[in-house]
Amino acid sequence: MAFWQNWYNAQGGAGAASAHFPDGSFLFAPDQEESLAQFIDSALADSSALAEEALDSAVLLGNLRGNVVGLRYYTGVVSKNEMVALQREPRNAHDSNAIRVNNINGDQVGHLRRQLAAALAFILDNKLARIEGLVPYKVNNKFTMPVQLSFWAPEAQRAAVLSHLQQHGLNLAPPTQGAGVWRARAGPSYRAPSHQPVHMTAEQLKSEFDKIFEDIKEDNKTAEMEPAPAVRTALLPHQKQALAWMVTRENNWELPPFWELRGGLYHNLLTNFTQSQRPDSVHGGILADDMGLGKTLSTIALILSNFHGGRPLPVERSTEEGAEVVDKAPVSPPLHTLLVQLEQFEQHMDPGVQLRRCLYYGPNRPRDPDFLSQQHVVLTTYTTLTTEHGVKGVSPLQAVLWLRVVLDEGHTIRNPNTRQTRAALALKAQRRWLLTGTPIQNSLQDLWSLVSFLKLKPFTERQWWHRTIQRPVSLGDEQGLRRLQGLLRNITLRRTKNSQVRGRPVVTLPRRTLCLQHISLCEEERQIYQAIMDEGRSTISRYLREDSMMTHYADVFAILVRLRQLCCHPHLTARTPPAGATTEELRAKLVRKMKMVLSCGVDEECAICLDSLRLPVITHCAHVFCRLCICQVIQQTNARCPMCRAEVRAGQLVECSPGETDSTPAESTRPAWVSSSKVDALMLSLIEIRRQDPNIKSLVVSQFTAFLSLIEIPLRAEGFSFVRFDGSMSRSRRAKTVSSFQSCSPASPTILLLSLRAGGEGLTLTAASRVFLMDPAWNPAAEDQCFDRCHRLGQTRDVIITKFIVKDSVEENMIKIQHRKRDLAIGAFAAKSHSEVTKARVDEIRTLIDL
DNA sequence: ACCGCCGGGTGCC
DNA sequence: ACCGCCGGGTGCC
Repeated sequence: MAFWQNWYNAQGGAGAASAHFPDGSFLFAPDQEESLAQFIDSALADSSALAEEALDSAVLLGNLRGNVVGLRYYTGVVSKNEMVALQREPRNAHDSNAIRVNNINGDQVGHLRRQLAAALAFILDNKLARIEGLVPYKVNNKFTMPVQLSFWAPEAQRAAVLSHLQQHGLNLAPPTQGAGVWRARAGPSYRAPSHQPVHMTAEQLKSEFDKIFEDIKEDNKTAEMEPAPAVRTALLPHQKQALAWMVTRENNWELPPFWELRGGLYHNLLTNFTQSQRPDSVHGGILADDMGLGKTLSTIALILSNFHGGRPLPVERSTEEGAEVVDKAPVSPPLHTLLVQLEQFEQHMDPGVQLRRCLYYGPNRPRDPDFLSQQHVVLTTYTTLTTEHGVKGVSPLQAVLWLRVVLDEGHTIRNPNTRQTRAALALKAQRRWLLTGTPIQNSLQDLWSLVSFLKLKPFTERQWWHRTIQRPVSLGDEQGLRRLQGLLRNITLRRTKNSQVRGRPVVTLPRRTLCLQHISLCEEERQIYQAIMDEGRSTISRYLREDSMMTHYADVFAILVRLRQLCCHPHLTARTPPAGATTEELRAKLVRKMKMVLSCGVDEECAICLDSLRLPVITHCAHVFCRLCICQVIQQTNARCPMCRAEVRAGQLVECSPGETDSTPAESTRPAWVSSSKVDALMLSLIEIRRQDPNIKSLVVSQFTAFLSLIEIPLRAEGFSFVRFDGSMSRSRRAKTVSSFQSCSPASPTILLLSLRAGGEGLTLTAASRVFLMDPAWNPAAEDQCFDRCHRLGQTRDVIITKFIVKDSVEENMIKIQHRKRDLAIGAFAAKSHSEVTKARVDEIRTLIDL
């Protein structure tokens, strides 16, 4: 119960309403939906009014009694204490105010009485409040039934809601009173919000989340299972546990969590919904082991061990008499497994296994459904899945009923509003698995899409998740927390690096040491740096005075990137295109500048999702966002740029994919090679390492891919054997690079030049035991993930990480900000206003250049 | 009786 | 709906 105790403590400390919560961070800030709500005045379309994003800051205004009428015309049934949903019907031929009432299944129960609907339609249409229904008791009559309506709204809208109701002669019953009555009936939680939403740091949230799993003793998750002979790699004990758990879950025919059989009917304990049809069992779950514990291997073992009908895939071995089939299980199952972004399949498999598998991505993917249906395993990517989703004609992926779908890096479907998530949710499969080391990133909201993917009734609909779990938990309700625990214990398996198996740590990793190596720029470098710094500081202080930092963001951004580049190497600096005279030219100049800066391979964050840029695009006003994020904004009417509030249009977006447009600075006019203080420091270390032990391998990491290109020159000159891995490389090229680096052959390269963000969680580079981080990142988590590529299962040496930081520079200030971000308590559930986020950014920029 | 009262027809939005 | 509401029939005690 430590989870909710801390929860209460945390809220006692934070106290004030979310709007006043101090925040200097756009790093661990709440996730995409909340941020969107702050940036965009109009909420996303949502049938139940009041966008989901605003829900976390909503409070219970009060309750109202009403009636549902017209029951005899509809089939939807409702039992005692059951939740119902309200749905506006503006096109109803009889009454444009019509509000329909549905049960959990989405079946219509009836309508709200006309006079009541006349008062409430306005509130719903203008998203003044969210109105939730609960039918308090079973009625014997076929015509009407009572309904308790609860009004939830942000505090700021309370007055507007109450006065509107007053105009229609309606008064809300105070929440405590109403809530008490319903609680006494042991109904769903309608408990009054006696607590403000709870504030926790993202780190606290994650650690509390992990505590949910610590108490698991009674759960049958410690049984181990031997994998099928087709699995070549030996499994560690915790991986055998994962295998056993996954097989049990796949073959499980128990009722899903929160359902029970009552007098021949199936009853949902959270919503009190009852149905005669048996709800589908959950044949799958979330494997949420920490990065590096071998989720991929466990899953491959699952596929081969629970291949068909609870039996493993046979292995054919050639003996003296000929081929011998070890097991007579059916070789061709009627259904197949779809793997999204799961790699390393081959390396864990016995070569004698007869498994038909195909890769389904790239322009020449085998679209023939007949061919696909002959495969045992189909491997695809999120990009392909998303591309094919929703295009006219049926995508072969969407057409197939899969035996099993596995989403690797499953947290990528965290945002329910992206096409990628919708594409993943639309897959039809009997067994569904989601692999992720970070099931929760920022808030509980992150979990909904993941749970929804498992097709767990009634959580496939957002409002039931919100009403029964997310909101109670965020209000500090103990019952809500128990529900969350119950659910997670049922559908997820999570072990951290600190977990124990059979009394021993799940993994014992070699030591990992981080050392900051401070670099002093040489006289010449310092002069250049200081000149640019002085110029930049005066420009930025002018913007500060004019309060126009955000409209000149591209400029500011370019200055900062330039300074960071100067810390690395003077030749890295992108040159500014010539200034134009008219506003239009100036705008074009800014866009070009942004494009050029991004093309250096710099790692910037998107102001909407607050994560690293994915598929970056530049707006007309020269701000950069993920394509998917800004496209969502553009779908709004009167869409405005979240950074500067200028108008944004889809047609004016400029593509800029860092990988593709990577430009080694001025290839044609490249000056003669000169080193830099940082490069010197790197080379000294590398040469010393080679002298001490030529077998030691190193990762050389930078965010600037152009810097990696520069580093190639001295590496070559000193006779180092190296390879390079960055985002612009094709899938097959990456695979070749990794296997050549990981290989223990004497010809194998000893250095890997690595772009900080390239590759996913699964990128394993355990051959290296030294890491040189050439430049600090905004996001310390990005650095950690990068270090984990070599400091993970399979690493045999102690790992030493060297982080180069130029003294008295923007880099040192970045480190300060990193520390501040780590320490800062930010509201995991708190909403932040546009102005707060902007202010935080401005403050950060001031810190960076000592203003 | 320009009322009251009765009892039948009727019924979401 | 074992209601409310409507509108027609009806009319001292």
